[in-house]
Amino acid sequence: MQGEFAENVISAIKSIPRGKVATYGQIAALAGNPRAARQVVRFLKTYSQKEKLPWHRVINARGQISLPAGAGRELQAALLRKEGVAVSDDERVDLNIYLWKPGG
DNA sequence: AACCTGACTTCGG
DNA sequence: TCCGAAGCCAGGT
Repeated sequence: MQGEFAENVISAIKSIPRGKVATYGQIAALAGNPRAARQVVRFLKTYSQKEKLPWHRVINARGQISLPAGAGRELQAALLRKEGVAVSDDERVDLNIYLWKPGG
């Protein structure tokens, strides 16, 4: 790991409660850098295995799974459904219902 | 150093 | 709501 931002990102992702989802930008903001959404992706790819992160709870700002089909898209949808999150056929989640609101 | 790339986001049309 | 363009940051060539 390297830097405070990295630690905050990992910490924030681990904090996402079961049955809820967070967006890349939201995690970045929580970690202290609202513009670093793309970096969150990097950390996910690097530490999801190593740190046992709930990577499947992170989706994009449109409420849709960003993982390309054939590269884990279906797996992510399955993992979310297993937690009780409603995922539509086109891999979309209703953020008004499932978006994680820290503190709230 | 320039250039490309990516599990992103926001803004206009 | 759905694109396309532009902005964004870090790592790899």
